[in-house]
Amino acid sequence: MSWSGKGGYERRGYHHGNLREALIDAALMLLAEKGPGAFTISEAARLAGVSSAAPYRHFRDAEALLAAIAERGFERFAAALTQAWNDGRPEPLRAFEALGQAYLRFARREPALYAAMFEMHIDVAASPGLQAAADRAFAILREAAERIGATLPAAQRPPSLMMALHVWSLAHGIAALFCRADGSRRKLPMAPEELLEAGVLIYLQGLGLAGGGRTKPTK
Amino acid sequence: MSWSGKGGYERRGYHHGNLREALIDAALMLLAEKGPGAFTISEAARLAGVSSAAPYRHFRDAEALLAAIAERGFERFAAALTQAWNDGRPEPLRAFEALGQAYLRFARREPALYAAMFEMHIDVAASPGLQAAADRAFAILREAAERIGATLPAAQRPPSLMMALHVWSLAHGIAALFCRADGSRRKLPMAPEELLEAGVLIYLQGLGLAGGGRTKPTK
DNA sequence: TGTACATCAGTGAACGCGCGTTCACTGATGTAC
DNA sequence: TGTACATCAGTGAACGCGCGTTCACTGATGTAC
Repeated sequence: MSWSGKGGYERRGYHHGNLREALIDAALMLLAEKGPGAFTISEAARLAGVSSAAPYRHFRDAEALLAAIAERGFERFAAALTQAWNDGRPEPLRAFEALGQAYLRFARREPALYAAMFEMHIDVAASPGLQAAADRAFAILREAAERIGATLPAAQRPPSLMMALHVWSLAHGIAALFCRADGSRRKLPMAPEELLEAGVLIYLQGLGLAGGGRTKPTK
Repeated sequence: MSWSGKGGYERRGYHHGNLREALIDAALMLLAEKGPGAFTISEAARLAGVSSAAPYRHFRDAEALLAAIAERGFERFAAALTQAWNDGRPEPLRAFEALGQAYLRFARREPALYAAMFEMHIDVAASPGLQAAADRAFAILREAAERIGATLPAAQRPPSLMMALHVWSLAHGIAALFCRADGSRRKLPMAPEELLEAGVLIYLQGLGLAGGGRTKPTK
């Protein structure tokens, strides 16, 4: 990939070739380096090396670009979660822990995508593609919770939806409070991953699912 | 209180009388009704019925106004948490539950303040007053966790800081995902309060603290 | 109590800026024959 | 294979707008004597 002041995209003449993707990448770079609020369609166009009118060939308006970014985010998010869960192998409880870790790792490694997905106040329901992508990501969590819950006797089996929502909320809370890219991140005397791991372990224990240690994270 | 197009503040002549507070209120109204991104110092001045230059007599710049809003938010937040915890009365576990509920209730009842505190990406550390107010709020959670943990035998007593962080994260995650004021709120097939209550109960159970029911919320 | 004066807290006009978006346009590409 | 033409994907100039902030100013307030 050669750098020519166009956001890493080699532009071949008058036509850009892949402006849609280039704009998404440029906007992500903005979000990552300057934070939300720095996102403008003009600046994204500038980074991509095109005129400020060019984006309108690919996106109806600024919000549509933002929605496309969030959609890509949820797709990658779903991929990361799927890989971590690995269909419950080698062992459901361990895979569930890995799923939680993957959630947080995604938030930490892709703060710009994560911000677009959760902090830009996009109306998810307004974009069918975005809604579907978000649903697919959550479905993985839900399915994992289902499988974990199924190891308990039916009488004390918790609703899988509730389990999934609890883990999602805990992970998101930690991500939002302690994994921000900018100055608004709260200080934490431990790794966010450890905090999440310990929390999930305690939670699973509360459900009657034997975890690793008692209250301490395993590592 | 008489309404005269000035945000509910009766203006007595040339001098406003209480412009600082009026600007904070006006900005909160903006956040509540139009969401973050609608916050501008100009619009806040307009709502308060003064010229756009007037705010600079009270705030260095737009960020300083935002920080003042967040600070007020943390003060009220701390007050709400203190009242709910009620120094552990009548019974620590029940008071702890009430504390969690108060957290969420605050996020729901004061979405504008909550947004200023947690979603406007203010650099908390940059404002000593804000930092202190935020610390006071968290200290309440921490103290409650300490008291709760102390009911366990020393051997299995969890770090109170960790407990506090877990509950904070869970509550914040639920608030951020399911209690937003605008269209970016996720749908939930139950009340956020119930979700939090169930989560905290399960968590406490995982720590070996006997809660109410097993996996269901008590109410 | 009255008055001079310093200070406070507003005004309103102005500035430069960058934004989102539209418009007529034009260069490049692909396709029918 | 060559050519005419429709379509696509850019340009660049322009628009109206509202923002944050500064400035010299002025009306109101409080205080010293």
